[in-house]
Amino acid sequence: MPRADRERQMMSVAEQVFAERGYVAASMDEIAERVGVSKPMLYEYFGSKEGLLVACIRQARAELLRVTSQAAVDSGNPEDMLRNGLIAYFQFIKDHSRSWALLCSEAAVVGPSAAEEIEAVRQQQTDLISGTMALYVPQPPLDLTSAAEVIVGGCERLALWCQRHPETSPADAAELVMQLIWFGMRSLLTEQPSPGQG
Amino acid sequence: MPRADRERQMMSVAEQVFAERGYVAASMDEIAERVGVSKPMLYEYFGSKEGLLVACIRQARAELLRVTSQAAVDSGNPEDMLRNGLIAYFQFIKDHSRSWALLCSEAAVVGPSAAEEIEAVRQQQTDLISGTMALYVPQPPLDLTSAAEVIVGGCERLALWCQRHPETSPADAAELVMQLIWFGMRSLLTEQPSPGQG
DNA sequence: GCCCGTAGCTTACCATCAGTAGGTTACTTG
DNA sequence: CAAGTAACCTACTGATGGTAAGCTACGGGC
Repeated sequence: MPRADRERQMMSVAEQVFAERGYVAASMDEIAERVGVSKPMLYEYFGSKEGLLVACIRQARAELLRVTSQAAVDSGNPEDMLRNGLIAYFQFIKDHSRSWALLCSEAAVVGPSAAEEIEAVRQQQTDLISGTMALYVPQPPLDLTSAAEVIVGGCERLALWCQRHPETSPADAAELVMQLIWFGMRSLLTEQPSPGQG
Repeated sequence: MPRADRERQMMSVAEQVFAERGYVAASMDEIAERVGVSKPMLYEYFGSKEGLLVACIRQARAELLRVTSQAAVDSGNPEDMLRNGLIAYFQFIKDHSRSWALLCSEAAVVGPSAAEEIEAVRQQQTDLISGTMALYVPQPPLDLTSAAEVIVGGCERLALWCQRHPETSPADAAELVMQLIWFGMRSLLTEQPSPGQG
């Protein structure tokens, strides 16, 4: 089997085993066995266990960027950009739920390069959000980078929460985030679910 | 040395080693050596490597609950409760920065019980926030539990961001979160940094 | 036909580290 | 002093990440 095909197959199996057992409990021997190949092949192609994880994350990252930025580009105003981007994000995680949670929450433990890779996922989303917002807020009264950081972190948690509450759709999750960070919590207290005076 | 003292000493050293090396790279042999004791003692008192990590997290969790709930109790209205609670939270993480980031981001990888423990930290903060808000919003138009989840996740990320930007004080971080989730991003677009008409 | 380089792959091994069995020291209690 | 127990140790096992060395098959040049 040619290298490229074998690599794809290995990453597919690895993603599955990592999701099933968790990174620490997953063994390279088991991954190799399920692929139907010997362990040194994994090391030949990915260097290390961490390298294999990094490859899995990187693939997911490219896909995530693709769907979210496409959703933003297809929208006309900043509010819709944020909303549609959020929907695409929650949809992506729903589609990859079996592996995303593990990949996301476990990468930090592994080592520098995997931690960097998962940070890159967040950085990618942070840049996308703050970059888009910057187009519409020339002189922001607060740092859009750190604001985007809060949004990304909040969405990450909410996505995990949604997995425990499957009745919540990606659109529901996106609306909740919009309500919170777009309109603000103050509107709840002033009994104005949909305030009209800013 | 009596057991209770030795346990405290072990947890202190473990927190340090986990923070330095990361959970996976930290070895029980090294922790034992730094404590000046043999490895079986660690297992006698904590059962497993994961058990040792869980003990560290649990201790930090109790302390976090103490400082944040105290800050909320000392405040008069929901806005100040949220703000002062946030300040206490960011201050706590700043004080424990060397270990908090690692403890927090690595627990999930370890296994069920450590993951549960770190989830309990978030649950604790989520309950504190949603419980407090519920007192002031009898019939919320959105689920306060999931809203609190977003806030907790956002703060977690922002806390890590603040570690890379030490010029940001706990009060600054708290204000940023307040601006975002209390007043909403829409106010940025309408050029009203400090809106007064709700 | 034959040599040779290389890609894909294997067996058999090493080192490290979580976890354990069993024993020793020393202090307390009767 | 005997007995029990808490604190502690040495020395081991098993699993697993990672590696060394070599095997097989294929393709191109002579």
